Amino acid sequence: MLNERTVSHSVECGDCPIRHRAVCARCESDELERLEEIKYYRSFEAGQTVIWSGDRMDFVGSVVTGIATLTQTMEDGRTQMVGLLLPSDFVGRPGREGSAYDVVATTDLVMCCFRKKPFEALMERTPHIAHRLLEMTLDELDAAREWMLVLGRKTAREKIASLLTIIARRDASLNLRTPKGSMVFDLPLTREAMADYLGLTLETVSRQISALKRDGVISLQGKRHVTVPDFARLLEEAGDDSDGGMLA
Amino acid sequence: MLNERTVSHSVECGDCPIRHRAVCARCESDELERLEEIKYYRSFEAGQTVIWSGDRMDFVGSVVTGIATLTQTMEDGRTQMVGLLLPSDFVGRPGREGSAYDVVATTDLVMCCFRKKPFEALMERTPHIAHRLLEMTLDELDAAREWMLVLGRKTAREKIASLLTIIARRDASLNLRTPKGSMVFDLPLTREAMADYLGLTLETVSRQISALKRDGVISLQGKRHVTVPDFARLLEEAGDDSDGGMLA
DNA sequence: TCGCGCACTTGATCTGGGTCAAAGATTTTT
DNA sequence: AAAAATCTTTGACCCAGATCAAGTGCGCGA
Repeated sequence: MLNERTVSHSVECGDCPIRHRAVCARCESDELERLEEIKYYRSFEAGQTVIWSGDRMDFVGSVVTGIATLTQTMEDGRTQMVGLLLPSDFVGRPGREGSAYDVVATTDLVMCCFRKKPFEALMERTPHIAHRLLEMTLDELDAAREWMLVLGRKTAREKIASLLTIIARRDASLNLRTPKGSMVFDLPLTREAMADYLGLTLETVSRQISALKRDGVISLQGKRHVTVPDFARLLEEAGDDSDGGMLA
Repeated sequence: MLNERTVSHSVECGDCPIRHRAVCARCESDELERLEEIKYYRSFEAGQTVIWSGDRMDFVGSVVTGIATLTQTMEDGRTQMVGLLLPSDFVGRPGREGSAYDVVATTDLVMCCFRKKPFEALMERTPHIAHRLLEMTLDELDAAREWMLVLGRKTAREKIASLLTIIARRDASLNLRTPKGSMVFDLPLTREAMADYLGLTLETVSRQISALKRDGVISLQGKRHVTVPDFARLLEEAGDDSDGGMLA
């Protein structure tokens, strides 16, 4: 859900303020009407668990506002975040019974859900929706594998820079700003959540953010508001060769 | 491609000695005949690169014999393996232009390929194939995310045990042995390749294998042939709570 | 306004795994 | 069968990041 190539196919959804990236624009109105019929909203407070790993999950949907995370936990409490869900991201596993991960609301959260059974039935009848879902799942697979490189081979400093890069890009694409040079955004995660995403401790996250600040790669207003004076420099710190087509 | 829940839908393919997990058993014979028409074989020697990251990839297919790996590389040479392709595993990204990773033959390798354009056309006409691909991609996504936990949070010893667990399971399912208690299999990877999969150095891999041997968790005949006297013990060493439904 | 709680920072110390180096062991070449 | 190349093991040492331990600062309820 961290890849932007899918946005173009999205469509406005009734009274949602966001676009559902799950739904294909080429699908005709009668299918969209059917989607409206099986649609409902759910709200969660910050810190609330949307669904536990292994539990039956009888819906799919998109994040409307707020942030949710996908995490895996070992018995001894070690946790690894395996996905970050920002507004417009899709949640759910069509064709699967339960959830594979804990889904947790990191901030107050509103989701637009579709009941799974009818959604799957609609998918059967509407090839475009199945193709969109395949596209999206491939995007998520790419993002997950790119993150494997971050987790397995990057230093703490590179990990922080990589995360900032991703958040900055997502933020820029949501706000339709053209990120030439400097960028400004809010960190949607606590230091601890960042640590769980990056396979670090929260102390190391804090130290590396301080180091990036000291070295002029970023500056902070308060604890969460970030200014990146030179995005290319940040990419360099992330050890990232590509700019993901976001610059120029 | 490390998840076993998809095997049941597979189908024998002409003269391939393996089952293509990509192709749905419910598809009728005329579609299978069309698949035969666009099918061809490719062989690679150990060490040969099947395709470079970013290069145009005009086929999809399955591994028939041998092992291939998916790897990502940083400019400075650090590499992370993001996928391990064993016989019957699917390779390819329907709907995508190029490869996202380097695909490398780790041993001598034979692949059964389908030309991508006609395969995609067939997919358009045959919803079952699209659904099978979505299933498979979800399996790979689950495997990738499970691996994120391994890379981000497990110790070197747990990482080695996790890898052995996966190889043992795959091997058991290919050979249709029921893995009650002890298991025997060959390591299909060099120490260096294991290190690249696990985000370690080859020295650490070697040391941890020696430690598991010393502690009686495994024993080695030669450098590659592994005996696991007690699979439950290995799972415990991997920090893995679930047995993945392979035991009992 | 006070004080409590939570998120964050910073310091001191420890350690798991990396790095560097030197041998085995196995396979391949000649 | 000797030589060369490759893969693997093991040892000695080091360092990035973990752990343990105080703090700091901000928001919020009383």
